Amino acid sequence: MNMTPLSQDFVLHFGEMGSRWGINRTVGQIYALLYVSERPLNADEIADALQFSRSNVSMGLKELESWRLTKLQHLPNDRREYFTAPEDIWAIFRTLADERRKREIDPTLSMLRDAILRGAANPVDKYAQKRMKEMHDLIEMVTLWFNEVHRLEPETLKQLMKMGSKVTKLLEMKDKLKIVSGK
Amino acid sequence: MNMTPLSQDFVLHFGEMGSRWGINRTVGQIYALLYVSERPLNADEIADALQFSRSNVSMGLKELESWRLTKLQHLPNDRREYFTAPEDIWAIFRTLADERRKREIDPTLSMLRDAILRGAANPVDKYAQKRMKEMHDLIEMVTLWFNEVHRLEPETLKQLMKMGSKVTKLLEMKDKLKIVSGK
DNA sequence: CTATACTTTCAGTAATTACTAAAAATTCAG
DNA sequence: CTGAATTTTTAGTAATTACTGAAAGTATAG
Repeated sequence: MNMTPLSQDFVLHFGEMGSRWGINRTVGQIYALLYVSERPLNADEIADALQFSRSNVSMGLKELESWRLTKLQHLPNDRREYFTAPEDIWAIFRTLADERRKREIDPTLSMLRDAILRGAANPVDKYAQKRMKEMHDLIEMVTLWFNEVHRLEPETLKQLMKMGSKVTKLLEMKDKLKIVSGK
Repeated sequence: MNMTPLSQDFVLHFGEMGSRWGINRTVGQIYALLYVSERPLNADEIADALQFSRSNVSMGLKELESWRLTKLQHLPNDRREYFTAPEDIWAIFRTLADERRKREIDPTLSMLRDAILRGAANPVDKYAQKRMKEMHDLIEMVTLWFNEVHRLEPETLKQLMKMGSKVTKLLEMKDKLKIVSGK
């Protein structure tokens, strides 16, 4: 199967960017290919389109699966496994954010928690703990907040984002209201 | 210089996590060391504490500088350069988010924009463009929104996050208000 | 069951990235 | 200016990660 130049460019770009995102070129390209493909593709088609070895594709798909970024399905009268990227772009975004949180944030959060609870005899450790606490609190706050936003329906989220700076204004307003009513 | 076990663990953790964050072990460890150190450190001290070669430290610091995550200063009667991590954790968070946006998001956004504007003769390209548009719009929306939040003062942001789910409720309220007033 | 179509694992190799020591460049005190 | 102190670059090596082909494993049609 040969890709159109348009898809080609998209796929290659994702391959390049992959390295900046902590995934490898293969995985990036496979995902990109699935993303722009209307119909599901099987592993051989992917290997053919991207010119990777069949085993490399297998590993790439496994990696994508671990990120929950692919959907597996079967076509009638065909034993092969077919793959697609989930339709809903918001769902994809959530999945990605969720998975990254699990892998890149949670372990650090738990390490920080432990470190903060340890005894600190000397001033050096006291300062280090102070810094770790700052980091912990920031990460926790951002994470908690993200989780909440995350739980919203795509539509609500979309609306929220479209509001843009109005959110800020609304919050300022809210503060004032609070002050007034609290008087 | 020998680190305390507490700092040691923190530094090693950052080294490990570095790979998940797309930076290497060295860079992660250097940053962690600077982050928990109250006084500025020079390159030799870093090399000594982390047991890296002097040149490796030099490269690591250069990398961190490109992320704008270090501050350089000089001490009186000392020609050597001394490094620290910025104090304000919120500022650090912003810098990081900003830099990541520049490196990981903006290039993709611009590629997508170009791809969408190209001619699409066949249905395959039509579909691909539809998908790219979806991705583009989502990324742009999230980015724009993030930029706005980003511009807020740390204190405001902190408050906002602390509000947590109240934000959602507030927004729901706002929607209702709008509907009522729009009637 | 068995043969075949298909997928995954694995061990070796290629490619990339990280790291070091030495050389070059820069900075600044005298 | 000169030269010692310091930093950066570079070229080679080590370590890691990506990739392949072959072998093993799995599932299903007949």
